Amino acid sequence: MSESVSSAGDFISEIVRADNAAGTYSGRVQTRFPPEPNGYLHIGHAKAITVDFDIAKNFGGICNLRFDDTNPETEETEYVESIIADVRWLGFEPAHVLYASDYFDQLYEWAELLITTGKAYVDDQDGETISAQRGGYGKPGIDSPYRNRTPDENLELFRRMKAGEFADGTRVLRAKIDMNAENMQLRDPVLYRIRRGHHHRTQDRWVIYPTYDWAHGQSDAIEGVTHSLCTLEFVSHRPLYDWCLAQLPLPYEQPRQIEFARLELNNTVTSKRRLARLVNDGIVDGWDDPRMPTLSGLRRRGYPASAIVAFCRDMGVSKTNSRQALEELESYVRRHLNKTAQRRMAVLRPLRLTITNWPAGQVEYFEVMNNPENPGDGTRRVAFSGELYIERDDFAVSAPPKFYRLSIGREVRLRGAYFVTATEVVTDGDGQVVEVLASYDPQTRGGDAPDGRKVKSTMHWVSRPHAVAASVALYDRLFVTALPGETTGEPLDDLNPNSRELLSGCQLEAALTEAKPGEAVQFERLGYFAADPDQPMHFHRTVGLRDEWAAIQKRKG
RNA sequence: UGGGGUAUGGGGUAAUUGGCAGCCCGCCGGAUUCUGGUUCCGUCAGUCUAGGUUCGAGUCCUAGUACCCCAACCA
Repeated sequence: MSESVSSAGDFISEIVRADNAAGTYSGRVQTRFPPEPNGYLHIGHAKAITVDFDIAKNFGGICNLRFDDTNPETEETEYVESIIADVRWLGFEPAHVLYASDYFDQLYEWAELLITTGKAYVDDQDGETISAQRGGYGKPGIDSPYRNRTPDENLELFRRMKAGEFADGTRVLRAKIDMNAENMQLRDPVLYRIRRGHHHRTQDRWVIYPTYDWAHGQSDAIEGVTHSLCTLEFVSHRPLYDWCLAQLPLPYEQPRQIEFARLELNNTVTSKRRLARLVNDGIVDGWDDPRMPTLSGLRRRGYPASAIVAFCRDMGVSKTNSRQALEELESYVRRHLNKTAQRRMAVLRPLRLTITNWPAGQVEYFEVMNNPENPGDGTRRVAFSGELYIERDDFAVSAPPKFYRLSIGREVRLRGAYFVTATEVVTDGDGQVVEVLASYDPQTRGGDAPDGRKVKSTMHWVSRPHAVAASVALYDRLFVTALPGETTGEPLDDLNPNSRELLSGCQLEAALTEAKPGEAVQFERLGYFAADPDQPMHFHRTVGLRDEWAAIQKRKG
């Protein structure tokens, strides 16, 4: 189910509209989503993907998926595959799947052209020296001693670089722009470096690789991108983006780079470097661990793609650095799941409830709705007996104020079944309640009293002889927030590696065995849970339900 | 330290380009409810600061302030 695309009142749409009106690009609109395949996509990427694809779609254009795979050291085929799968899972179909590495020949040729026209030179200095010569903010840089080599000399050196005659890191190709530029990006940026890593696509064919700045804009130009959308940190690269393209004979009109703010969530790590560390250090089970803010983690946790995309769309596009509350995302997830998730009953922390006036051994079956929000989902049969489990939290010997659930002497409804009244408790040696004894009113079969009397609470339950055992993982509402021992100088929350609570005593309605992996069901009154793809009868909590009672308790402190 | 970007309720985002500051989330209150869910209704609350132009300023001008980005052979 795909929502209507964004209202297109954002500033990017304005620019595109203006371009169309002015006849730029002949009214053509083409965008691209350009990830580096060095990790899995996370929730932050969903925003970029949505913006890239929506802008193209809104203007009748196309959007490609292009891998910016110009750094052999960090990139892997596994990441390429996961990224393609994740983009599709979100519901977007790239017009083409492309690779910057397919343009290596063209990029090289253009680099030679740049050398020929005297706009680039080979520098023999190491990285530290080059960096030091770049100067500082407010301080001019100094020219490299190799800056004025002749084009012929540069060309020969560059060809020898390509031929593998020099060791890694010993020489680079630099653009010859302006060592005094106020914009540091323009102080003769590096265009090519020698790097003997094994590339996931070009194998060992190349020993020199273009940098982002020499690859990105050119790839856009080669593909015919019109509007190159990227995040704010590239603002200072735009003059360089434009400079590079201005030196070259382009097959299409020069693309325009437009920057917008990335999506960030409170208390959520979205740095690939740190996510990779969580995986590599074994702190999580993998990139798709349900605690991860990766798209595959969210999918496994039962987040519907449509909710994520709707969230990104409603978030809007702006240039304001912002951090959205996680609750907002969860709210979208609940909204979508409420309409689609089938209801089941489950008891997370079981407490025995025994009906003392129930005919011994009798079993009754009730037809209950699968989803009151969608009657089309039909009904299911649920077994009821005199031996039940209820939620531990749903019982208090004597009810505190505002507690509407079961307590001694109080009558409540067991959902879809009968009214019951708690009469006494059985305790263990420590005085802990281990069982509640209750009586039921046979007149209330089906859940309504003929005399019209009301109860304040309807509770979920499972029949002990019919229940199926399962385990569930509950999570803090937070994803992983930081790495243990992280010392980046920034203030970070402590990582809570135990940010999930495993419950293995969970009892489920038998029908739950049919739950499909990754598809969330609602455990009534508890939240949405998704079945684990690998472990049978193991569930992950997607999000909880709004819980008034928990809020009341919290308010009391 | 130089350059660039951005400032609208508690969070996010609009405002026909100078014309009633709207929407979503949250909070609070109420109604409905066989989920303390959902749904419905209502309340609270905002234009970074100080001046200026104007009948009228979130929008224009001046001067400040705060936050973010840039000195990788990462992207």
